[in-house]
Amino acid sequence: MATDSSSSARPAGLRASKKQETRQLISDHATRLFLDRGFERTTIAEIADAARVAKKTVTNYFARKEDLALDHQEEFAASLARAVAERRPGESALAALHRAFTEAAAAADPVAGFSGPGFARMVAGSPTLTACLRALHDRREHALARALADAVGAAPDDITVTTAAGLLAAVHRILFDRIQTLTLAGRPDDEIAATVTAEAAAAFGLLEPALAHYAIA
Amino acid sequence: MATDSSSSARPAGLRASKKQETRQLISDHATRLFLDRGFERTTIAEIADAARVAKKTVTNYFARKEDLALDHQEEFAASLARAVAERRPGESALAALHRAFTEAAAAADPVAGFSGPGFARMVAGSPTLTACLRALHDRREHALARALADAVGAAPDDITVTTAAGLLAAVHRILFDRIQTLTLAGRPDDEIAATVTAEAAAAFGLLEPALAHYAIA
DNA sequence: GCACAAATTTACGACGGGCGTAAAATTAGC
DNA sequence: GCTAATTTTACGCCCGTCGTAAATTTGTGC
Repeated sequence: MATDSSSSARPAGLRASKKQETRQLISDHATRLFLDRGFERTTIAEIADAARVAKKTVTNYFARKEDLALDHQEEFAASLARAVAERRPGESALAALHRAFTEAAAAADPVAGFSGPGFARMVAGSPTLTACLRALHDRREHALARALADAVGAAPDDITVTTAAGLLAAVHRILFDRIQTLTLAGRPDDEIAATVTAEAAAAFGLLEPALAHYAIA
Repeated sequence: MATDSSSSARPAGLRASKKQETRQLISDHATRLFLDRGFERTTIAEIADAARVAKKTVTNYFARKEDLALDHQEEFAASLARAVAERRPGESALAALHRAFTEAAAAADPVAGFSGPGFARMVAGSPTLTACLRALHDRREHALARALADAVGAAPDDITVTTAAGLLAAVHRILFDRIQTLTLAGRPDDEIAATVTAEAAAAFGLLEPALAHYAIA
C-alpha cells in the first residue's frame, strides 16, 4: 500500500483518515447520483448501496440529505461578513462587497454561483435544495449584520445595521440567482461573468447614494 | 346545455358548504393543537383524531402540513405588488410601500406580522415553518418584481427591476421580522407599532436617495 | 504478538409526512 | 326511490430521520 496515502498528513490518523475517506466516498457517489437522476429522485438507500456502506452510515456522516448536495456551506455563509471584515482602509462596506463580487465573478468562484449546469439543474429541480439555499442566504445576511454591527460599533439588532445588511445581502443574492439562471440557460462562464459584472455595477450603484459612506474602515 | 346550475350556485352548495365546514373544522383543531403543543410536536394523525376525520382527509384538504398553520399565504405574497399597483398618482413605489407598511402597523395587520405571541412562538419554534415563511417572502419579492416591471415598462428580469424589488422587499421582510421579535419579547401591539413605524422611517429613508424617483405613477 | 478498550459501522425497528388506490359513505339529479 | 358523481375512508407503501444495541475495526498497553 502507499505509505503516504494521506491527503493531509495525519500523524495520529489511521482511523481519522479512513473516516475522511469514507465521507468523501459517500459524498462522491451522492454527487454523481444527484447530478444523474436529480436530488429528489435519489434515495439515501441508493447512495448507501453505491458507496457499499450501510444506510445508517450515510446519515451518520450527513445529518440531513441536503448536506450531501451542498458543499462549502460555512464558507458561503461567512463570505459577505469576511469581505467586510477584511475591507481595505478607507473602503466602505458597499465598496468591499462590490469588489468581492467582481473578483469572485472574474475567478468564476463556485461559492458565488459558478457551480456548473449540472449543479444549477439539480438545485432548480429540487424544492428541498431551493429552500436550503434560501436558508443559507439568510444565514449569510445575519453574519453580515454581525460584521457590520462590529464595524460601526452598533448593536446587531440596530435597524440601520440590519437594513444595510439586508440591502447588501439582497444584491449579492440577486446576482447569485442571476448567475444560476444564466448557467441554466447554457451560457459559458466567461460570458456570464461579463454580464453579471456589468449588472453588479448597476445594482451596487443603486445603493451608492445610500451606503457609500457607511462602515468605512 | 345545462342551466347554470353547478358552476356558481350559492344556495345549491350543500355539498360545497359542508366541504368548507370540514376544512374549517380541521383548520381550527390544527391551530389549537399547534399553539398548544407546537408545530413539530403535533402530528397529522392527532389533528385528524381531534377533528374526528381520517388522516387522509386532512392531507386531502391541506397538501402540506405547513398549510395547516399558515393562513392568508396568497394575500401575503401579493401584498407588496398590490401596494405598488394601487399607488397614488405621483407616488413612487418606495413611498407607496412605506405608506402601506405604516398603515398596516397602525392597523396591527396580521399579514404584516401582528399575529400574536402564540403564532410567533409557533413559527420561531419550527424550522419547517421558518423555511415556509422564507419561501413566502421570496414569492412576495418576485410578485413585487413583476409589478415593478409592469410599472416601469421593463422586463421582469431587468437588473434594475429585480434589484429594486429585492431592496424594497428586504425592508419589508426586516420589519416583519422585527415585529415578530418584539412580539416574542412580550411587547404590546401598540408599543410595537410605534417602534416599527419609527424604524420603518429610518429603513425606507435609507433607500430614499436611491429609489425616491423610481416607478412614480 | 496479543488482548483489551475505544470508536466506528452495521442491522433492526420505530415514527411521521406524503402519496396512491380502491372500497364505502354521502349527495345531487332524475 | 334510484342512479351517478363526489367525498371520505381504510390500507399500504416509500422515504427521511432518529434511537438502540450488536458486530466489526482500530488504537494501545503489556
